[in-house]
Amino acid sequence: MREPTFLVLTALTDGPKHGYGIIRDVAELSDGRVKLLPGTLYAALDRLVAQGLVEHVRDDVIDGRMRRYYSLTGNGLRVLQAETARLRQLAGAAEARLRALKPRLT
Amino acid sequence: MREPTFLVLTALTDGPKHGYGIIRDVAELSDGRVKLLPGTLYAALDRLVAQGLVEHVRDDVIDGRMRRYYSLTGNGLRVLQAETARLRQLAGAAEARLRALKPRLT
DNA sequence: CAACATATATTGCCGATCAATCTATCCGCA
DNA sequence: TGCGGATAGATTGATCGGCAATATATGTTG
Repeated sequence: MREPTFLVLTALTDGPKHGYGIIRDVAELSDGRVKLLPGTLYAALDRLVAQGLVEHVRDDVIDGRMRRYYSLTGNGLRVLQAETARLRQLAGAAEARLRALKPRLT
Repeated sequence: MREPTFLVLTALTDGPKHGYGIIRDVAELSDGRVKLLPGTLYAALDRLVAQGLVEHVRDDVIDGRMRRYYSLTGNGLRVLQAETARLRQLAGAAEARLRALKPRLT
């Protein structure tokens, strides 16, 4: 799973959000590094819904603007936990190698 | 940067390796999760060389089999460190969200 | 009234990976 | 002796996900 998709799932852990809300939350979660583009977000949401990791819960109209809300499914949460563990393992393996390298420079 | 490419760079931190050696090391680094396919590896190596993150250091012939060695460049090391920090941040952000979620279940 | 933020949506392109296949050598086992 | 498996490198075509660009529409701010 790629970074934008991972961040979409992460953004949905603390409750349902609509598209633009996800864009804002993802920017915050990534310290401003990842600014989701509409093409990326909506394609990712469609894909995640098709995979059963996210579901479309309701539509609201706030001040004349449409808001389409999405929520993480139980399976989506499990997949996110597995992906997080994968990232942790990956970062850990690289850090171990880098730590083993640096002491040689002293 | 994607996972296979990241693992190729990580595999090269402890010294030059040839293609098949990288494949073995990446499998080990990822606890058997990532089995690099030839198409992925050689495309990644060509790309990394073109980007100056990896260099082709020498060719050996061992027992009649060709071995093409690649090494991490100084810039490659810096990029790997930055990518590792990114992964760490990403995993950390997701873990914080998941930790905030779980206590609600108690 | 212009610019900007909010909000969703579509289209075409491209980069990276995957799947499959190929060639070739060496080693162990039956 | 021959067969499979491990070693070693390479190519091709397909697919998937993200990016760039653009479009529509409303609300807010200067």
